[in-house]
Amino acid sequence: MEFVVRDFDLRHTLECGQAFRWQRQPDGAYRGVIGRHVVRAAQRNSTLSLDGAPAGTLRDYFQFDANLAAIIATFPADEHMRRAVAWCHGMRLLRQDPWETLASFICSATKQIVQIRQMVANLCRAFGEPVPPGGKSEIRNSKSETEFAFPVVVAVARATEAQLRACKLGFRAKNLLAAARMIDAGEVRLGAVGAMDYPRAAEELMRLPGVGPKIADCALLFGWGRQEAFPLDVWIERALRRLYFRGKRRVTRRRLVEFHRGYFGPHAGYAQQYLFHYVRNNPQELETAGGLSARRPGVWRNSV
DNA sequence: GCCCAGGCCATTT
DNA sequence: AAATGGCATGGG
Repeated sequence: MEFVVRDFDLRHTLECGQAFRWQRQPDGAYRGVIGRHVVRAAQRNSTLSLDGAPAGTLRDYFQFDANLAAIIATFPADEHMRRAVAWCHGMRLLRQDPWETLASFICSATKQIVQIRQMVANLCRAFGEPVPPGGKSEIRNSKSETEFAFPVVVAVARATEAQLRACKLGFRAKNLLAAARMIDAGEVRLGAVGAMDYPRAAEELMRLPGVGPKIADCALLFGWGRQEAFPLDVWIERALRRLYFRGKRRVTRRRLVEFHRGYFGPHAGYAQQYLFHYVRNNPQELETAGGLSARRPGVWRNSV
């Protein structure tokens, strides 16, 4: 089916590192899995063609109802954010399955995005349910491979560490297995996280092995839609230091957390993803860009 | 061979 | 509170 979209860029949205299950086809369309649906997605100007899943599922996943302009209007209007917003024009945060998001990011520690995608694909093939082919093009294309849903919690909980290591998870295998077992046993209830305030939600997720502040924030941002979560990874840490604290010494991690909480506003996580995608694809910005002084209090200091 | 990758954790200052 | 090293695996 077709959707008329404004301020929407499918490529940025699917390739910015928030989701790991989309593959770009030679014709520029994308093939991926949402829940138990194989989905084909393609954009031509303001027309988005999506096939394979019910409209409601797609609407929720792609967050069509989110007002992107209103969100971007809350970003600090400094030079770096303006460039990031311009370069990532139309990029949107998705609303993904919480468990899939959490598990995927448990696998993400010190791995490049291409490798995370590979690990997730391995997990789906080994422990996920096969899903029927999706839209019309899937039925026509008999050569397309079988797709698999992301494995349910209990499927991972019943695996062995050796099986997970066979999916190339490395030292992350032990963490994912223990996390799945805690969730399966009801020791940590993912269903209860959405009702918690942000600090408590993060604290709850961090009870799981392999989940620290960064991975908890990724899961909360991409899986629970909590836009106050601000994943502070190596790229963002570099970006904050070089763009907002240029030339300053002894900028502690604590200081960076304090800064971003006061500076980026109520949709800080959204802003973070724009900055992340921008600097990762324009690394020269981190070398030559002039820094901004972070001495002035951020616009949002009063709101946090 | 080197270094680094959307980190976390235990240990040491 | 901040630094350090270990943890698997693959890419440049």
